[in-house]
Amino acid sequence: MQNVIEEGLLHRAPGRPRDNAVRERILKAGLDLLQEVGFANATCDAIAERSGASKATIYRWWPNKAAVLIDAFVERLTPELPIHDVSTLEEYVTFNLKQFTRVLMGSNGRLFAAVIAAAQTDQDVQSAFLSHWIKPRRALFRTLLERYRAEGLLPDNYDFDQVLDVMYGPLLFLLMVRHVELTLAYAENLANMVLNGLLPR
Amino acid sequence: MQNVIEEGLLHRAPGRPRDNAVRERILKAGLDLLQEVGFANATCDAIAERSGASKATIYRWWPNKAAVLIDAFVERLTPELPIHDVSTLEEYVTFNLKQFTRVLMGSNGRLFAAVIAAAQTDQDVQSAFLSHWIKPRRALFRTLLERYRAEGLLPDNYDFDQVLDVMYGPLLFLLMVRHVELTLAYAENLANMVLNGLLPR
Amino acid sequence: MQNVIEEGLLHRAPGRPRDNAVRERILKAGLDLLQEVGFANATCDAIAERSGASKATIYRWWPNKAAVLIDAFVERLTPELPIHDVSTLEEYVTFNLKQFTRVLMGSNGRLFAAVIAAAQTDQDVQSAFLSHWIKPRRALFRTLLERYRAEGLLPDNYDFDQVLDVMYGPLLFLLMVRHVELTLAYAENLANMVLNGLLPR
Amino acid sequence: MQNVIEEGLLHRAPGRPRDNAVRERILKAGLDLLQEVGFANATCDAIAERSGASKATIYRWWPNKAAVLIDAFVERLTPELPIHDVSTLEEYVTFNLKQFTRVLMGSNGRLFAAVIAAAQTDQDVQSAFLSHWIKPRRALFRTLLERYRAEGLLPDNYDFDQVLDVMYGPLLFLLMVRHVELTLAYAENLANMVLNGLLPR
DNA sequence: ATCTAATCGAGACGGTACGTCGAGTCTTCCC
DNA sequence: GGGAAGACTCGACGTACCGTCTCGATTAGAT
Repeated sequence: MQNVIEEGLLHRAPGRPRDNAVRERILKAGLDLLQEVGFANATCDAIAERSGASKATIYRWWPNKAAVLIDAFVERLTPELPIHDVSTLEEYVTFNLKQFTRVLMGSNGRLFAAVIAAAQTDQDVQSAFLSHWIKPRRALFRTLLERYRAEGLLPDNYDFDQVLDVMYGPLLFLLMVRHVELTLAYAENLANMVLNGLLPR
Repeated sequence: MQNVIEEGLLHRAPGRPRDNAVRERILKAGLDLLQEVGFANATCDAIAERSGASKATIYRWWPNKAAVLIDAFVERLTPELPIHDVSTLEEYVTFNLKQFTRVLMGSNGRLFAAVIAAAQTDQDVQSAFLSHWIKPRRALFRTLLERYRAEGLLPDNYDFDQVLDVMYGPLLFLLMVRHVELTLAYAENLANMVLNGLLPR
Repeated sequence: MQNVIEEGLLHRAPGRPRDNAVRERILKAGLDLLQEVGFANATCDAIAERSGASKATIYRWWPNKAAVLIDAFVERLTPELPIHDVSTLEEYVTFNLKQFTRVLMGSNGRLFAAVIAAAQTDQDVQSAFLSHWIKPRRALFRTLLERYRAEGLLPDNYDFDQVLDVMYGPLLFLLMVRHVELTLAYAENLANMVLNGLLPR
Repeated sequence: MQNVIEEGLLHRAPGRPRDNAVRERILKAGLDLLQEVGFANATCDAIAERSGASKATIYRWWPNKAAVLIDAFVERLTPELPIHDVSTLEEYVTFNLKQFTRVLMGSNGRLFAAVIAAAQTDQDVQSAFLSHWIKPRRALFRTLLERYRAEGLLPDNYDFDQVLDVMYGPLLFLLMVRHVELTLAYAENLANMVLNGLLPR
């Protein structure tokens, strides 16, 4: 039954189908180059050469270099930052900040910093990062936050985006400025501070 | 006698002296272009043309495009962010976040972002930014925060650096990611959220 | 029974037979494009699109773009340049030069020029043009010239190929260089000059 | 006096002057490549690499590959085809056809063919070839032909341009179609045929 | 009053990557 | 097996910006 339905619905496009192995080789090459030589030096020519793909193929599927690298970035980081449902806001904030810190402490931290840095000088990166990372992930987080608010765990007058900025902003700021070391202890203290506020209770 | 003394003291280099007006025209052109077309499109050729200077002159005094803009950054921003003493922590946080936001909202915001971005790939920029901006300003802020803590306005167990990260991190995060507009209202809400925490009181 | 006999006699290849309508659509599309946009811009993709054929079909039957266009060229021009038998050399030269000029003056002139031009940069065109146009036509002309020589109408020491070069060379030269207009009057004067030579009789 | 005048007239342009050695290296590389690999494979990348110039420099001074090669063509062939004055029409025709044939037989033959071919698809090449090569050279030849006609060595009713077409057309036709080898013997026979005509005297 | 040494504007230059385009090949499904 | 659709590799195209260089003109102090 399932087969019949799929047969009818998923009408295969005519012509040679896209070779997914090529897509993956391109993304892998992009990711490797991003870590090895940085965003600016991860050229499309190099990606093409290393992946064994042609530049034409790259540009058929991505509008520019930035899009390729962001795509690779997203594909790499998405599984490393799964969205878990936890029962209370304390748990939620603490868990996510520690999880995110753990990612930023590894080699992916440099990746994150490189992407955000590139976004400052490249409009393509900026919009790709927004539409492929920030926007979709925020949409997912929003439903959780709405539940917390409905349960009275989060003040009514707080803007969701801003809540997330307060959570993740300090971590990314530290990642990029590096005035002190990024540690799990920092993340825990941060969670506490963010939850309770600067004013004494 | 006079000559000899001046010779010894000032040790004037032979040849035509540097024309300071050119330096200022270059910095101004760089800032203007940054504001108008963004970092990537603020090309050295454009800076040269607009300032009436030659590219050779630019590269004689700065190693690259980023250096020009960082130079402009320090010169422009330092006077715009004076440190004011206010009596309560609420006032302090609100005042400083709004003041900083006002700076970031203008063309200097791009400048700030560009410097932090450059720091991700350039160790010199990184340490220069730390030692000429972050560290000295944090040292000044620290004395204020210590007073607030002594007066019981700030919990004892909060790390000073982290307090500042929680304040400025969200703003800089928003500056660089730009998922929503940076406004004074955002800054006020942020101050409120940071002071009271995410948990309901 | 019928089936068996046909099978044996015609030795029909297995599978779907070649669709001759496709061949003609391809040649027509190639010819049209050749005249409209010239040899260089008559791309295979455009031929495929206009003819409704796929590129694979084109490359199954012709080794390359040049072959397609030459094939089209020959098919178009052969009926337009029939070989007529005339009794005297004067008539022969005058008739053929005028007939050829008439062809070159129309849109087929650009076609001819395009093919010869393409032959300069494309070995495939060169040999195709020689084997499909020059060689077979010269073979036919040769028998006529031999008869004229036998009748004493053409000096014995003249090389046949060279006679044809002297006849057609000037026309093609003018076609390609275009320093003056190609006209029937030009052809008539040319015939006279070629027949009588430059020296006064 | 002379100095004063030159001082006033030849006012040097500001900025770094064009490096003529680069221009010559580019033209030489273009010619060499043309000879070695043909027009189609004489790519701009190859010219840049071989000449040691950058592609940007090539495209700063020439609009495209064809222009580079035509420029080289004129500079190369002009000194190789000097115009000599000879006393009789026979001598004149024989000498010039042999001289021209000698040029076409060498590597410059491909050059000539390539330029005429390029002119078929490129209006700029067409007019440049006419104005920089055909027109000025024909003007020079015309005075010679006028003298021959005045001396009764050339029939009165022959058009000068057509006389030259009859002389050079066959050679260029052979050059481009290459149905037989181009030799000095061919040139001599051609001269004889052109002078005496196809009809027996 | 020259001489020397540096600055400056103009712009040519080598280099590197960009993003595009066409040729010719290969892969899938349909008939 | 023939054919349409279209993905793919290869390689050249022409453009843009970077940072360097080479000029002549300029501007001072030194002789």
